[in-house]
Amino acid sequence: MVNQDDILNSRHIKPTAMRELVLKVLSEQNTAFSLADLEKKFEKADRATLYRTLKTFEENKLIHSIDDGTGSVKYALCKETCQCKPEDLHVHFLCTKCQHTYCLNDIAIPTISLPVNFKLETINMVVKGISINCI
Amino acid sequence: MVNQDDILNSRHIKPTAMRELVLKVLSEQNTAFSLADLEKKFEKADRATLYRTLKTFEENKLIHSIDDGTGSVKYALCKETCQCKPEDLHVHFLCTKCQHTYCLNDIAIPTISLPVNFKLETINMVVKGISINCI
DNA sequence: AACAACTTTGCAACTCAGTTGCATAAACTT
DNA sequence: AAGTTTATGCAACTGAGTTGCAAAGTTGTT
Ligand SMILES: [Mn+2]
Ligand SMILES: [Mn+2]
Ligand SMILES: [Zn+2]
Ligand SMILES: [Zn+2]
Repeated sequence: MVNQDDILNSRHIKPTAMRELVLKVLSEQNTAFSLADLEKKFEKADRATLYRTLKTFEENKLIHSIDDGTGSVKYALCKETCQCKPEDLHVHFLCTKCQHTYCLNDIAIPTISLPVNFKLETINMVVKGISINCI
Repeated sequence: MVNQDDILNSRHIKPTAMRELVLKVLSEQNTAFSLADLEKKFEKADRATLYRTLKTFEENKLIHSIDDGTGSVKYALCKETCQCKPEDLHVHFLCTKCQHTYCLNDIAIPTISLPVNFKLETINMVVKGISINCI
């Protein structure tokens, strides 16, 4: 079992106390986490620091961001091998009851054929509905 | 050729001057339009009025909103027969160069098979890339 | 150890999209 | 015309995200 510092180092992120704590919290979640969620979890920590921690993590592909349309961006840990390339993209699921967002890591985004005048770069696919926990 | 008032009436929206103007502008676009775009188009009109006009249009399914991840919601006219039901959903394309968003009305959102613990309601699918006009 | 150079953190202030309360104006109803 | 409902205009506010800047912490060098 890998420790937090090794994970941070492997992504070339200097392991500070703050970053270790944030990574720990993120790795305990099974749904994506927003900046506001983090703030609640760390009453004492500063919003800007948490914000920059998330940015650093994202830049170094330790986490990926998810725009689920709720108005607050959420973040989830990337798989160890993830490079946030098109082939790493997956579908996300937003529960409209509890607003939690799940990574459906095993569900690749289906390929679609675009009109010739559009050149595809990336796709964001968010499925909305109800999670069984919320029925 | 149908006139603006008939369109508004058919969606049970009282045709006011403001609404006629907004509908006219929206129907002239071939890409989706944001509130900010509308404001620029109508220097004189009030933001809140334009905002509420869009809300009214959306509630009555004259337009649909598109969350393309740019941070500002965009709107586009619905097809005459549209009821904004799942079968009316289509893929949207965001040009990452010019930030314009296109309705790909003919491209239905592919069905995906979810894990059993998730019940699908709706899907948002935004393809990002470059439109040929912007190369 | 002392120093400089660089990085991270904390605080405050700000932007920008979206939204609301409330008073006035306009449009219907009787 | 008088009363009722609906739409508009203005101002003020919210909440997410972002930035400038100074203080604190790290790292490397003498
Ligand atoms: Mn994910
Ligand atoms: Mn559309
Ligand atoms: Zn739920
Ligand atoms: Zn373009």
